[in-house]
Amino acid sequence: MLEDGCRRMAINYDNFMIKPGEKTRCAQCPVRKLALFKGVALENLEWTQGYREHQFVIKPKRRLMEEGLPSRYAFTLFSGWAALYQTAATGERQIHRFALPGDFIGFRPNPAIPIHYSAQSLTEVTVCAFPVDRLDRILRERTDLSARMMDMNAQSMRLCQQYMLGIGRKSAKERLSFLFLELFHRAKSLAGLLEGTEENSIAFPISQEDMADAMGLTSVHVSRTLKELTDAGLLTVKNRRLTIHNEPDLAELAQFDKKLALIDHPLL
Amino acid sequence: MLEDGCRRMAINYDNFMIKPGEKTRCAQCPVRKLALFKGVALENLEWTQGYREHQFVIKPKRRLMEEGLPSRYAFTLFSGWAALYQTAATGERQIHRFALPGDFIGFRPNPAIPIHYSAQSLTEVTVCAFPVDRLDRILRERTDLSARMMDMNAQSMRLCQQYMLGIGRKSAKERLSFLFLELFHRAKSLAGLLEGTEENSIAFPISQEDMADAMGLTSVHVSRTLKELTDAGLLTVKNRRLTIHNEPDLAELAQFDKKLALIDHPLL
DNA sequence: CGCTGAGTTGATGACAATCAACTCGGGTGG
DNA sequence: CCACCCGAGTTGATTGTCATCAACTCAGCG
Repeated sequence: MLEDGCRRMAINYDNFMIKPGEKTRCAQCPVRKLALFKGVALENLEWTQGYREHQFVIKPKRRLMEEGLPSRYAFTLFSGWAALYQTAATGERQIHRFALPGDFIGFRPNPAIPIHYSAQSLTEVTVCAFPVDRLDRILRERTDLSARMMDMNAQSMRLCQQYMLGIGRKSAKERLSFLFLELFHRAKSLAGLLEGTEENSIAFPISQEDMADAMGLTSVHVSRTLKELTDAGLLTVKNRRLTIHNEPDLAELAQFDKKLALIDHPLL
Repeated sequence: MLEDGCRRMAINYDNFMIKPGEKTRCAQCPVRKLALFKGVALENLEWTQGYREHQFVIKPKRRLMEEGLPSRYAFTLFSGWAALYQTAATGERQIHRFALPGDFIGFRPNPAIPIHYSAQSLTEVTVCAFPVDRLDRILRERTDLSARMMDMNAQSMRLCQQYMLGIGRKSAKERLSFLFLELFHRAKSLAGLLEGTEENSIAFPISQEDMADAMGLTSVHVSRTLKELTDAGLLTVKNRRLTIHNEPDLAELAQFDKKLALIDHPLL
């Protein structure tokens, strides 16, 4: 299942670029209120900061982690877009999730078990790296963090299941509409954290091939379907920018419920 | 998205049948070591037992919970098989997961948010019901339980993603092979807890329509594909029983890795 | 004995995959 | 500065996998 001709080298994090200049301070971090440390009291943030080991800056289209290989770190995405995916025997990708700032990448309760998916940067990306072999202990000590982690898990579980429903049971048009709305609203909910976000359009660094890999289609078919959606006046994707022209119709087509999509569980 | 002609009545748990005779005792429960309370020390089991509110016995093809509706309980499946699924606008189902004894059904960190999937019994089923509005507090108090819950989440996340890879990127034959091997090994790992488990065959109460709904196919196509797999001498499904005849070839076809499938994270 | 639900089989058709040629725009290097 | 290249996307022609529709079998059951 794992031998596929390509050399499978462990990711060497030493090659990653350390963020130049001073590390950002957790206490002032705009991402924090979305991320794992949401709800961590200010007086505890020095502690958080000590636990964070590095901030890396990663160029577009680089792998952050690779399925089947051990990985020393889990990451909070600080800026940029990434894709999490798995590879079939034929080499085809299935993208599980697009990660946006605040998302946690590579968490697993047992660090000894290799991770089963890969992660790739789509844009230039900055991540905060946490050594995974200490995560479990920290989650045991800090019930607020483990509750927060469970919230985030529940979120991505719901999203994963919604992707499944789409891939298994919906047409190409419905799937793509859903994808666009999902990413549109997630991006908009990040407000100032993603540059280029406007009233009805967002920066959108996703290629048609990525869309295809996320929705179980081919890039050729995405191209055609996208044309249909565009011709219907629902949206445009141009110059790495997604614009929604007719959200109500798009939402109906996609069977997308904004209210459910944007739940971010409050800390309990 | 929710109005679909069928009347959406909240599940009335008062109609459920209380397990006749004495409730099983958690301390002696054979399921416990697989379930949420795995690793809970014996001296704490009285406490566990007090938290469990009911044991219900449910006939085949009844709903345990329904998407979009509030639900007072989360369940540990004590015996039998169940299916967790979501419904598209057209009424088509996508099954996310088949639940086996020990599986936890209906957990969500925030009980106020309605659950987004439905659950249906496939066989007669016995469940232990835990009031969901107390779960969050308990998970905060007991870090061993929240760690265990995260393990179980990670498991079902992995499985969900593997289903996604199959539905999005694999042929009908590959998908079904995967499904059979996955269920076969999960059932076998439950050893004595599922009756009718033998060396290379298990009781298999899943209809072809269920298989179709899990793998993004139609029941007609499942029938044909199943015939191909049978004719190839790989397996047989007959009289609600699955028999694996040629596991190596089946595993290669399915791209199924037994080692990865059976990881149950040890308590950390 | 007929009813019912699950499964089978055949005929047909649709949606998406595949193969291939081509455009377009943005680098890069001569 | 221009030629060239490259990756991304577009478009057309064709194929194929799976869906759909429909008729039928078969076992279980009241």
